[in-house]
Amino acid sequence: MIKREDISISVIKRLPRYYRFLGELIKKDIDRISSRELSSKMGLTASLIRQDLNCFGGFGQQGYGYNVKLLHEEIGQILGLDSSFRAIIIGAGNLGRVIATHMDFEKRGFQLIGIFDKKESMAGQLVRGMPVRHIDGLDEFCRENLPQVAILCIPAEAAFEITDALVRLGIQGFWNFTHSDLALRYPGLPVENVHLGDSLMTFCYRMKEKLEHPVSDR
Amino acid sequence: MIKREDISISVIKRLPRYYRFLGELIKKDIDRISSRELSSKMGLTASLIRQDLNCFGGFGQQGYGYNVKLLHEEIGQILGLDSSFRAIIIGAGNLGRVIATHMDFEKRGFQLIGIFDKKESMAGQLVRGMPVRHIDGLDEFCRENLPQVAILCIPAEAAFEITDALVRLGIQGFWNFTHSDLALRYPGLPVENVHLGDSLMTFCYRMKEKLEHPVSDR
DNA sequence: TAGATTGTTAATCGATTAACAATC
DNA sequence: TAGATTGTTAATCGATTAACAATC
Repeated sequence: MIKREDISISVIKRLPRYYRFLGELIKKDIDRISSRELSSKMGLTASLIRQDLNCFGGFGQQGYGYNVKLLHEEIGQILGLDSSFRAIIIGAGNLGRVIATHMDFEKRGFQLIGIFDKKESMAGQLVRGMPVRHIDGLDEFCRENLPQVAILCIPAEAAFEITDALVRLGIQGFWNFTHSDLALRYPGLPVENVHLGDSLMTFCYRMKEKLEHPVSDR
Repeated sequence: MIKREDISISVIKRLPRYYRFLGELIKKDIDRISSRELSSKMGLTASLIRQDLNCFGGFGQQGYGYNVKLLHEEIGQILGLDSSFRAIIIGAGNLGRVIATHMDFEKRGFQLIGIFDKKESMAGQLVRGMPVRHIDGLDEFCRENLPQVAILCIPAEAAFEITDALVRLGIQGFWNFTHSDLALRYPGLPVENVHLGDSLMTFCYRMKEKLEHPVSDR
């Protein structure tokens, strides 16, 4: 077992997936699983799984395996899914609404407390039972409600202006759907990117490879 | 220079980002850049950049650097952005519509040729000037139009049934917004996942770390 | 106890960084 | 030519895999 702060990002990135698989096992009323079984279900090596899980302390039991429910809970703990970080969405266009409506924030450690847009015409519209606020009210809202993270659903061009303001207002992290590289600008802050365009291009490359070399896939 | 098929996925995943940065340089009328300059803009080492770009053959010139426009074009080529893979969207809910409306498929090697939903009430509605089709018409549509990839914007529970059908109908790859692990089920096919839930959980972890150990960030 | 499976160390593999000769 | 910067090899670092003793 190593210090929690020292856990590598490679391990962390696998945790949500473990969490998902374990959740499914719970639904199926399976209450123990060995690293070998889990490895074949997930397409990882058993060794990697044991290595990963052991970063956080021994949840397994020799000769038995892992207790599914316990492990699921523990990974949730590690990820901090029991938190309730106050989040606001910037941009109430289609993307902002989808995120607002479908994300199950509560199950993932967040709490959505506001949605903002710069279009006057949006103001007041209900999204997930919450009125869209005009961006002019951002300062006041932040002083009163102290949001901790912002979810950026705006065009790339508008990004820096608003993020600078948000940082001044105390925002401590971004979930970034914008095609801009915020992390460089705010070195201290967590910035989690969802670059859909990049994902699509990577997909394009893989399709091309697959169609040109139909054999060499794994 | 190494064989194109042997280029590692780590390199490929960085290409869209290079492409984006180079595109911005072009907009600013900058026509040459050294690996060192680019490295400081992108937060990578110059060494890594030279290593990456050299996988595809020497685009640089000693003592000069890289020709921005040439390099941009070349990376586009490598990614296959000049392709026009025929794509269909499965699921015309909020997510499906956002994707349909905002993705700039043409610039990223794809061509959107159809949108499907199982809700009768959706059928006929226009999304990006394209009528939503009822899922019952999928077979016929595929036989006639030969889509190559499917973009999955449906709930996880519905996924396997429809993807099995799609594979039978000749679909060769998935851009997967579903919370399910398709890659394991179709080992030969490219599956590019966008797991928003996982991303949010990773973000949660990072926020938690940041707030618990405010010093130890980079 | 015997069998199973973990926790953990050591070996391997791959990716990144450093260094520098080649060359524009 | 001299200076700059690449292409490329070697060194380092980190992540994954293999192996096995510990132990339930």
